[in-house]
Amino acid sequence: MAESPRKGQATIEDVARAAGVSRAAVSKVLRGAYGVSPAMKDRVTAAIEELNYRPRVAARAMRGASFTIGFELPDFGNPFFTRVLAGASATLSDTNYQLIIAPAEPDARERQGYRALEALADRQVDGVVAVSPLVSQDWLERLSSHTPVVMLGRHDRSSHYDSVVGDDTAGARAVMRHLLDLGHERIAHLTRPEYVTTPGSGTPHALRLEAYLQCMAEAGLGDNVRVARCQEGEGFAYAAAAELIADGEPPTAIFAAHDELAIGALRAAAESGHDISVAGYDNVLIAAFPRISLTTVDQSGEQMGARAVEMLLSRLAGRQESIHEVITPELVVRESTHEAKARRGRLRLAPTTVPWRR
Amino acid sequence: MAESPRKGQATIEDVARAAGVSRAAVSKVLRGAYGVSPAMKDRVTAAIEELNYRPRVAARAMRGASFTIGFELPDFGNPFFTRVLAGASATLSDTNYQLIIAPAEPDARERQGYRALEALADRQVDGVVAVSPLVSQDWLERLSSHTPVVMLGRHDRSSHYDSVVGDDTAGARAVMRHLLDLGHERIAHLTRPEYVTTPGSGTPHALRLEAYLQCMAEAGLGDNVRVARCQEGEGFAYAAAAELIADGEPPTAIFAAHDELAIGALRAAAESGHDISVAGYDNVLIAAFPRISLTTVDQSGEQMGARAVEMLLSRLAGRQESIHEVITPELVVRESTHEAKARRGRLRLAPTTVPWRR
DNA sequence: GTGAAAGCGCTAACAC
DNA sequence: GTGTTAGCGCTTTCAC
Repeated sequence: MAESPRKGQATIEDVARAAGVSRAAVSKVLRGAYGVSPAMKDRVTAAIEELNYRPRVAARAMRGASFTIGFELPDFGNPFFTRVLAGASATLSDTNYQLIIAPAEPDARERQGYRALEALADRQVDGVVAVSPLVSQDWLERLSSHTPVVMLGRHDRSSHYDSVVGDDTAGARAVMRHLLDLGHERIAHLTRPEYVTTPGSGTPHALRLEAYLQCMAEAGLGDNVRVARCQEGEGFAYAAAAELIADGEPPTAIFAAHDELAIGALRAAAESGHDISVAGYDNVLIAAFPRISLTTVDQSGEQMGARAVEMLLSRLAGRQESIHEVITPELVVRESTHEAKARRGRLRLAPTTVPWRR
Repeated sequence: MAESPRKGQATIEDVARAAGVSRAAVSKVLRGAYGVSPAMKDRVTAAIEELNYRPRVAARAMRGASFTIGFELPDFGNPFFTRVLAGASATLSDTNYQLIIAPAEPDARERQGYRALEALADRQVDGVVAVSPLVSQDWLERLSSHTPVVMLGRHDRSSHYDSVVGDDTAGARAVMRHLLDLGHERIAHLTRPEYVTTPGSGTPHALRLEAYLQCMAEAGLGDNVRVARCQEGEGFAYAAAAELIADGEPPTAIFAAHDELAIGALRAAAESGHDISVAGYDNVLIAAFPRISLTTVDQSGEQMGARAVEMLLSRLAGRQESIHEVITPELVVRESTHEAKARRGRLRLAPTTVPWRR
């Protein structure tokens, strides 16, 4: 069926013949290994040039390293990952490792991430960075027993793999504190489906939800708790938020679990005509756009990506003990919550006492 | 240094031993090849399961196929590529090919794409889809002599590689016609640096620029031609547009070479206080957001991604003749140009006769 | 229906 | 300083 790939391409053998040396000699030149005379090196380099020779990574990988770092990502639509990728890519550009990205199947639900991670491992990457909150710890530890793994956004600690994660609880609490300080009492939370927020699972979205619930309770607003859920995507967030707003007394604020959802909520809020503050999470690029101006939490994806790659490299260099690094997020206040505040100040809304749910 | 990867992982040999058969037998079961008794198949499958065996792609690739499709992409920040990726990914999900993405180094300028494409080829992907308008045709033909290649967004035809490309001339002309119909005379074009728009190079941005120039000339507005340039990124576009607006008599419309630039221009226009229509290209998701509502050209990235993958698969299945497919784009009119139209209609602006440049 | 054996391109230990 | 050689894990004739 499929023919042998790279047919007709020069091999190390061809180069050796052309240069009149042994394969081992060529290999040494290639790897800059010790024990080659300058004269031979020149001859070999010339032959490589002339034959347009490039070493096959597959053959290389069979013996040692593939000089490839795998990156597993869910959902390319989420621009936060663009930031992460930029950080990773920049850090890697000084090395001779190549970055390879495997997208997780979007509709895999609970199984999300397994296939892509396996695909990377099967391709013998030297290390893997992954964003897979849903993959089981057991499975990950098995994976990391043969391939170094750095997890992004996991709060669990493992002695087998490293992790870098934002402090989601702190970030979410900062948002809630901000909204509560503004005087909001009917604050809703828009998040993803249950399987992403399983209590105790420690996923970022589970923690953000818990922080929301806790802050509401602490503020004596436990009765006003209202959680809406939707699939990934601005469109779904819009629909869910619209329903939330139309169904019963509308919230005065919506805390969305991430910016993409927040933007959908913003759209629904604007269309509804109600004065609704909206906050998100991630500080996606577009959040700063004036006509959106979304209050959100900055996570420095660049830094997270960069740190993840650094950890991988230090693992490859022999580090044994695992690292669990927590990045402190920062609240970014913008108009999506200001505007309402201003109006609210002017109108001096009387505090609602009726429980708000439904 | 780096130890042999996958140490301790089961090999085909281990499976064979556990099942009490030969390696060849296991291989046959793996590939569903002809000539295996059901009994043996069961034993082998059980052994695979038990040992948690997974075939190494690298070893496989040395003999035949790697069942991997490589995707080379510049600039992850551009959400248009998200659409392309979605289409490609969906098409591939029914096959047993795995999608692997290699990002091009962002700051490589003219050299952009070479490194990432080589990295993919070195990793023995069975085929490559690439967005590399700047790579030379010669080089691509050499590449495609051993690895099937489908190019996205190239207008040149080759008998060696396939291509799928939007009709940039038609799309840009549609935008210009729309702006001219609205009565605009001082229309500026915001595009990327010279090396991306070299006249005659046939890159999408070169064609959009040429269409702009031609339409201006045809409308007798040759003297009003004004081209601003900036690096990739909303921030750079903002700065360039702001300068464009501040420097001399401001344009009444800006045609940006793609949506990300258009959004920067939109921001600059809004801040300037002038009434400036803005149009983009690509119909990125956020363009539809009400507070942005950007007039743009839809290219169906999903369709392009899907077609590219289909072409690759048919190549792998043995197709010989090359295909060059042109996708017809569609103008999407939104408020970013409507608003101005309405106002312009009301105000009945007298046509400017003074040449506008500077 | 099954297994033995050759070889894909490369690296690294070892001999010269 | 240079070459010989034994595999890495897999597929694929070709005998049995």
